Amino acid sequence: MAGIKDVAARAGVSVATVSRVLNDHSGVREETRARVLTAVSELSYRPNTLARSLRTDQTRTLGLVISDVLNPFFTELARAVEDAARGRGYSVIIGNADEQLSLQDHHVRTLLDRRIDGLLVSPADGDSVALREAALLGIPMVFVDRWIEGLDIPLVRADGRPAVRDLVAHLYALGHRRLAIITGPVASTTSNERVRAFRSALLEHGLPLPDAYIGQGDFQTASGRQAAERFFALPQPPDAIFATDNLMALGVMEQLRTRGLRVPQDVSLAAFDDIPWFLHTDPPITAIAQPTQELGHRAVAALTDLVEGRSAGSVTLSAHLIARRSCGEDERTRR
Amino acid sequence: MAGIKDVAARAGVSVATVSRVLNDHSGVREETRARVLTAVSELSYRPNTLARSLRTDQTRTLGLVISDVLNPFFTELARAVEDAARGRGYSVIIGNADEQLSLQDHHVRTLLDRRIDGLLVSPADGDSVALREAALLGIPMVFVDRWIEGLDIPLVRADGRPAVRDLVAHLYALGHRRLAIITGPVASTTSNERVRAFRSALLEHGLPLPDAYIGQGDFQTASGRQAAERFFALPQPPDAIFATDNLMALGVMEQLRTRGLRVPQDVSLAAFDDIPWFLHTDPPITAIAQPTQELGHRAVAALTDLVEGRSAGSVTLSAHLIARRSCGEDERTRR
DNA sequence: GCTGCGCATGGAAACGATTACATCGGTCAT
DNA sequence: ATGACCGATGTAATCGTTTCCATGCGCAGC
Repeated sequence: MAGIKDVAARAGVSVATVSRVLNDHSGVREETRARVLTAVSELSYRPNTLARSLRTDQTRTLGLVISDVLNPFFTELARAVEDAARGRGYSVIIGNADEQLSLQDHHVRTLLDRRIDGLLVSPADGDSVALREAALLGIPMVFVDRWIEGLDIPLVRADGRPAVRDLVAHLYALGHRRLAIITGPVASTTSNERVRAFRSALLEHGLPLPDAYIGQGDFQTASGRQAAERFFALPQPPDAIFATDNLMALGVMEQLRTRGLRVPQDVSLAAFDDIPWFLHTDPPITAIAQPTQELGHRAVAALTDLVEGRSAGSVTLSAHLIARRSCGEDERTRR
Repeated sequence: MAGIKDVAARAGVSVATVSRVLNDHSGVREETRARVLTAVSELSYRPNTLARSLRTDQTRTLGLVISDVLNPFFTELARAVEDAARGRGYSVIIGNADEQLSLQDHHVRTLLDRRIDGLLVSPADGDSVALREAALLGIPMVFVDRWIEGLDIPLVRADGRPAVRDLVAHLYALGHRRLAIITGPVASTTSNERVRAFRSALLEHGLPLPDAYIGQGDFQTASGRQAAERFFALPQPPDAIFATDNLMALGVMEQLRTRGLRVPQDVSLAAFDDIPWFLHTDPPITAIAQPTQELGHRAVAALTDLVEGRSAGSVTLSAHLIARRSCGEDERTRR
């Protein structure tokens, strides 16, 4: 591959001049600039970003560590992030943590080793050494969707609490009294928030949330299946299940299918995070939708602010309930 | 961030020695090595991969350009690719082409600018200048799932033709005679293959494939919706629709839903690429499943072979039909 | 006819690593 | 005692850029 020297030689100028026209600095004679440009295209020269970044100490690259690529919510987020970043002249390197702390930290380190300009992360459950080090190092960093308590990092997310409250009201109105929830990993901030909101909404209706009705999940399909299994081994199984993400809802459906149980006749089902398929499942699934795209855009905006030396604050958007048939029929969903 | 010089200084050795222990070259006294190692950890030093790659001319990074992150088939593929690559000590940078030639070429260029060691791509429809240039430059490269005619690049894919033939037989046995197909972009190799297999299978049963029953899609949801719309504007709409990917099948379902049509009573539906949700849609959707994980693993194996100077050949795996209720009931699906 | 200034350009140092080659004791065979 | 060799380490060139500083030139002001 041709280097800047080759271009310089062919244009009959020094490398400094080539560099100047490439980064369009002023003070290059128009005719010289033209000569350089033709040399560039004749050699189909492309600058080596490694060398450039090494010298300038910036990569114009953002790192994005997501919890699970197989989760449609995160792929949609990733898509939005990449779009926004590209619009601002950054590229994005995605790391998939697969909900594992160790894999997350592996990616964070790899990303830092590449000297990315900033890091966008929706942290997995648990205490991440890599993330804490990064924060200490002063790497520009923004949390999206999930966060880590005690770290002073801007956070872009949707507050799901009001929507959870709406969901409980909806379930109550449909006559459900034994409501269960499937959580994410124990220390997951989003999941905990959803559980607390769920519990306090139940309280408003005078309903308890027995421990047996709290299924411990990990945001992945298999855990939804297992939690459902445990619910149905109970002497008195719940009559409605709220999965705190869409993959666990999928797991619940798989379990119901093997048991031959019907939704919503035998049990109701609702999920956090709306995805296109929920409209076409049997039955369509009631879900709480987040403004995923905007989450991605806002996160990139915040991060680039940080990277470019401006300040950035947290952003909280809101989520809303979309009632479908999986919780039973009411005046809104019946037609 | 600490550099190799800082480590050298603290350990009281030269940078050469530090480099030697870092890359565990032989010929360093055990005691020196230990001193260096403690210096490394005390400073929590991490080598700058930019500098390293610049010097060694290798990044231990693979580029993966996929057609559409929102397509579960590709995210599963990406996941498998990343796993396999990590297992071999490579990391992966993903570019999402969003089925657009220009975006694909943008990513290919960006990836090459980063001096990735090899490129894995499932090319979008059309003539890609960037890809051809890369091939000419001799960049190690492997196609996965899709390919470009006339480029001599190893290809890892699943041959869907026998499965398509099975699908047609299945539909025929269920009494369907007016079979329609929704294709991908015009020049898409996989889509064309599927159409040809579909047409010749129809021929075996003495059935025609009128142009009106060929819906022009682009592998994305909206195009499935539009193709279905056109089918139902026909004086005699098809009684079975085969979407050549899962997102277009989603689009068809959306369209059917707005028209109030039922599957399979009013029309049957089948898709290429099986995804977990197909089991839970209303009704469950008949699909042709590819061995996605293995596709990813084999592709990485082939690419790393190339990168590391070995030779690599194409790989063809097979896909198989999974009959569900969306095409009607037969002895296999009824129970 | 100098001096000084600004403009266009070139020379060379840096970025942080790797690595070919040089150096320096020490050991061993002669 | 001498020289060859070996093992451990250091010196410095190098990768492909950017950028600070120097240089040379023409021109205006005196």
